[in-house]
Amino acid sequence: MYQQLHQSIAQFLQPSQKEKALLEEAFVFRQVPKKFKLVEEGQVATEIYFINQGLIRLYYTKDVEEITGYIFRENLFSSSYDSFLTGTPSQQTLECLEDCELLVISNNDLDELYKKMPSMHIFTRKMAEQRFINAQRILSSFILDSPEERYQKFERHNRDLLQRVPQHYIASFLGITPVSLSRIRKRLMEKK
Amino acid sequence: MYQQLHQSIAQFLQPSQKEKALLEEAFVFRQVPKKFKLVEEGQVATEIYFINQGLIRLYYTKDVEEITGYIFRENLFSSSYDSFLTGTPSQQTLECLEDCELLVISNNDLDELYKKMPSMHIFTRKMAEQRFINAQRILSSFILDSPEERYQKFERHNRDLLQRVPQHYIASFLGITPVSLSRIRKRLMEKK
DNA sequence: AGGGTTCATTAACAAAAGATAATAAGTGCT
DNA sequence: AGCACTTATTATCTTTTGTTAATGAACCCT
Repeated sequence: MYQQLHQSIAQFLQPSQKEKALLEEAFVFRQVPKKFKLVEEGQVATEIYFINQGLIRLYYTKDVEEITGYIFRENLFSSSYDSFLTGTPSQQTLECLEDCELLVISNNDLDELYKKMPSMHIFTRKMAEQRFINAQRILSSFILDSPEERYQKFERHNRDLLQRVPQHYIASFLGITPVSLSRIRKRLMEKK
Repeated sequence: MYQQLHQSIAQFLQPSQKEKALLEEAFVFRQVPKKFKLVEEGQVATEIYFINQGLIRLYYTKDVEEITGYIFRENLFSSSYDSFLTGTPSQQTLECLEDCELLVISNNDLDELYKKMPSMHIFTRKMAEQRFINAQRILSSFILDSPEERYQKFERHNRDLLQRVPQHYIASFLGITPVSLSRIRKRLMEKK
C-alpha cells in the first residue's frame, strides 16, 4: 500500500526504517468514488493527497463555467496547494475523475512530522520546487505556444489522458473552448 | 547593505547573530549596469539574486522575439530558478532593466549554508512555495482572464512598473502583442 | 545639436478563436 | 431496453487578436 509513496520519497530522501514508519503513520489510506470532491471552492485545503490509483482534476469556477487547471495522475501529490500553504480559502475545486485510492496527510500531521523527522523539510522543499517547475513549464507553454502547439505537446506527453479524460476538460486546460479544440484536432488530422 | 535581505528572511526565520553573519558571508554584494545579462539562454544558472535596488527582466526567446516571463523588483529573489534547481541549461535570459544593486548567492555557497545552518532548508522551502504561489497566480490569470482583464489587474498591482518599464515588455508578459495592448489601453480610456 | 534608434499609436487586412445552435453518437442509470 | 444526459463535431456569424506598415514622439549617445 505504501510502496509507491516510498518510491516517490526515495527520489529525494533515504529515510530510516523508523522514519518510514513515521511516514506510514502520517499518511492515511482513503478510498473515494468518482466525482467525489476532495476540496471545494471557498474551503481552506487542509490535506495533501498522494495518488496510488486514479485521477484528480483541479478546476476553477468562472461564472457557471468550470475551467480545468490541472489533472493529477498516479504517483503525484495532489492538492489545492496555494490554499494549503497560505491557509486562505481555495479558489479551486479538487474532484476525482475516477475512483481513487489515496494516501492523505493533514496539515497538523505534517507539522508533527516536521518535528519528529526534520529531513521532511527537505522533502517538502523538493516538492515545492517540483511544483514550481511544473507550474513554470505550463506557464511558459501559455506564453510561448499557440493553442495548437499546446495540444500537440499535451498529446505527446499525456497520450493516455486523452483516453481517460473527457475532451472538454482538456480543452479548458489548454485555455480554449471545446469547439476550438475540435477544430484544431480536425486541422491536425488533415495535415497527416 | 544587508538590511533588506534580513527583513525578507525575517518573514520566515529568526536567525541568530551567528547565522546572520553566515548569511552575510554567503550573499555577496554586486553592482551591475542596465542591460547587463545575469543569465543567458543556454547557460546553467548557478546564482540567485536578491534585489536591493533595480529591476530584472526574465525573458524567453522565440525565433527572434523576446517574450517577457516576469519582472522582478526590489526585495525579491530573482533567478532562472528552473535551471538553478535542475542544473539544466536555462531557456530564459535574465537582464537588468535598470542599474542594479544585488546580493548574490551561488549554488555552492547555498549548499555550504545548508550544512552550517539547517534552518536554511526551511527558508528555501518557503521561497520555493512563494514562487509556486506566484507562478500559480499568473497561470490562473492566463486561464481565467482575458488580456484586457490581465492588463487591468497588472495596472492595479504594478502601477509603478508602467512608468519604469517599456510597454512592449509588459505586453509580452500579458501574452499579447504591443499593438494589441495599445488597442486595449485605448478601449479602456474611452470607457472611463 | 543632430542622427539614429527605440517606442507607442493607428490603420487595414488576415487569421484565429469565441458564441450559439443543431446534430449525432456515446454513456449511465433504473 | 429505454430515456435522459453528456459529449464531440460541425456550421454560421461575431469578436478579438495577429501581422504588417506608416507615422510621429521620445530617448540615447558622442
